[in-house]
Amino acid sequence: MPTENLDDAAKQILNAASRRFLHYGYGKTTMSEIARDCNMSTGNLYRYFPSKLDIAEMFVRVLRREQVARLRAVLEAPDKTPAEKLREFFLLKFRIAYERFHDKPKAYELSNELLTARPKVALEWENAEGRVLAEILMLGDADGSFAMDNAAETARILQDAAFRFTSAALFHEGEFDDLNGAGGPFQELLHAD
Amino acid sequence: MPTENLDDAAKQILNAASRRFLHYGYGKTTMSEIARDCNMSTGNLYRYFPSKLDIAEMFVRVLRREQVARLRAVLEAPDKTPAEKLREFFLLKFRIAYERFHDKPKAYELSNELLTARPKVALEWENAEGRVLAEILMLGDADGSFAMDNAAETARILQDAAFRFTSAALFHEGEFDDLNGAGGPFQELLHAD
DNA sequence: CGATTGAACGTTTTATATAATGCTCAGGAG
DNA sequence: CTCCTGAGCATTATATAAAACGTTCAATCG
Repeated sequence: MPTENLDDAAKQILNAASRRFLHYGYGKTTMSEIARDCNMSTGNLYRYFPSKLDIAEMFVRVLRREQVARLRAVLEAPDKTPAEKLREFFLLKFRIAYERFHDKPKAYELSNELLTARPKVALEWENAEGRVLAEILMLGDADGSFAMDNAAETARILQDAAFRFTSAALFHEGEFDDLNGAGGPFQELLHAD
Repeated sequence: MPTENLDDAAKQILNAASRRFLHYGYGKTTMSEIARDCNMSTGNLYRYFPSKLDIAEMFVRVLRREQVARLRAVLEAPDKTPAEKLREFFLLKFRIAYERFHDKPKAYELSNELLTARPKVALEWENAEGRVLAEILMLGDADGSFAMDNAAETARILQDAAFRFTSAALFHEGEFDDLNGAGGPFQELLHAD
């Protein structure tokens, strides 16, 4: 976990900040509010985090870590064929993107703000996700249901091809139910391989 | 052409507006400036266009019409195999997206503003582009170099898969030269079919 | 003396006042 | 009567003032 090396005080700060970030958003959360929640001074926050943005980064890292764990659970599920795992991987990926939008709008706003200030974090997330996907592909390569030259490269291509369905524009017109059900754009990717 | 049914005065307005949109952007262009350029009053503009946004829409329609024409030229080029045409279609599509960003930043800003206010225009453009792509695919289906069930549907899938490479995020980190040359992300799509 | 504070600093955000803009329409021009 | 104008309206954008914010660090506490 990204939090496991953290001081108790740092965890407390992260917790207080997370609650406020989720409820009020990044911009509407102030350092003095976080400090008050933790019964400490604003100055003391800076002994544990270099800046407010670094608190937000840790918050996003935790969220993303949970998301990668959910994706990895698909990879490690027993009694499923690689093809089924691949299908479920993408369906879950889309669902996670949708949840970010729909259920945690403040977290989504925060992610966006952070990822323009810290693009490296987005790349790390994408690579972590890509590693899980590549492992699913290798499972299929091993049992003959898939065939490819380079699992990592193929994973990257699939991520690129799925990009549209995880980006903001989609969720405004058609909602997730359309995507999940028959006839939605997801079916293109899920049924055409 | 979208302009062929237009009054001469409407064309003059569109011309004056276009020049200002390209140079100063949509927001910094005023109706009275456009009117002054055309030696008419602001009120008279409204006899030819219902609103400023409709002038912008016409401006974007003209731009996009030109872009579809460039793509169609690839389709209609003699002495090229369907596979070559497909490759060039996407390369041109990416180049057009890049040009919008890099060479005409004001036009890009205008497109974005318009397409949030008038999403239908974006869909029309995408469909027009998709029709050209489907025709290329049908060429390949006819001569046996491609095989697919439904050209229109396949075109749509390819458009979706290429979405990432026409979206804004890409152009900030790596520039077009990387994409065009060896090793860039475009190669994934262009070499893997 | 190390850990913590909170006032102070420069910057950013917000609130407010002022100017400019998109659009309309009563009236003038031809 | 038709075509066009430009002052006027409601709205939006800009400029300015005031408040709040993130961050620092000399002073304080234990």
